[in-house]
Amino acid sequence: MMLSIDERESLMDYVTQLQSHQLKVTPQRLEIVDILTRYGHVSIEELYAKLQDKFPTLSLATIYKNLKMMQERSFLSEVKLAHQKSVFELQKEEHAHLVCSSCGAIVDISLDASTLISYAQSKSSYTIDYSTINLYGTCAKCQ
Amino acid sequence: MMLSIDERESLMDYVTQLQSHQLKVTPQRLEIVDILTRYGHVSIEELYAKLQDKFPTLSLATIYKNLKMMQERSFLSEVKLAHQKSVFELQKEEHAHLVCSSCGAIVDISLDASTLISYAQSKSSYTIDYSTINLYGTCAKCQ
DNA sequence: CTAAATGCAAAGCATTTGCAAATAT
DNA sequence: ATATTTGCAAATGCTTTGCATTTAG
Repeated sequence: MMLSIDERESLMDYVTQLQSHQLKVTPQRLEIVDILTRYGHVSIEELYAKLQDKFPTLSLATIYKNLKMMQERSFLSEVKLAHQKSVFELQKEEHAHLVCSSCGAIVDISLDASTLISYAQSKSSYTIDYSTINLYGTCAKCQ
Repeated sequence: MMLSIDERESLMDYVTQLQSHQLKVTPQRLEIVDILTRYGHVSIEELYAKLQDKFPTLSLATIYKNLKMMQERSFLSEVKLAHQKSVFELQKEEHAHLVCSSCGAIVDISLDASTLISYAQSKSSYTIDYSTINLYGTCAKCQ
């Protein structure tokens, strides 16, 4: 198999990323990371479909096992969405999601939740660790 | 059956609320509304358990059908939570949730999302209709 | 060499559907 | 009187589990 320089560099990256989360490196996992990197937000069925090309025999059980393990190792996280299926994304710093109710397109938006959190903390007796913020509307294309 | 004045007034309220959302008034639905009113946030299995007293023969199918219909009529909404089961709540003005990761306790907090939304809108080409904000941490009791 | 990951089939839950009987309006 | 709701059972769908085989380190 002939790989471009970019492809080789990505591969190295993926290997390092997996290893830094105590995840053994398998071809299936590399491809999962590549898909998540390239698409950003992927549902289970999308992931399964995209993996078929390279791994015709790959089973859904493998996907479920991997997603579970990768979540436990804080390598990725599930984004639960109103009125649609969950998607998965690589772990990154906290951010909000912009979700198009029409086509489902999702983009990340960096957003300072600290103001929100300190406000909520001042109004309640909770100490807050993290937040999930999803904003639903219509993307440019669908308008 | 003997009802207190409060109980009678709640019942009247529930009837009116259901009717204003084009939902036929059944005893099962009245009890669902009462439980949601009293507990605020309820999972499907909690709802089922709490309904057993008054309706020993009530089936899960009825709960699912009702929750679905009530969502379609904007009478209630599902709150999808990270790392735990969804809960359902009566429709109210937009607000955030404070969720205790330890005991699961959920409280509403009114929160002005308009700043957030206009910021997100200025940074993207989305027009935003609504948002879901969940803040996860530890409640006073669990600290 | 050892522990972990994969793939398959089976099992386990969660949710939906079809339908006859009961109920709301 | 009619359309909707209920409750049951069956069907569907999604996720997990067990186990033999393969693979990573």
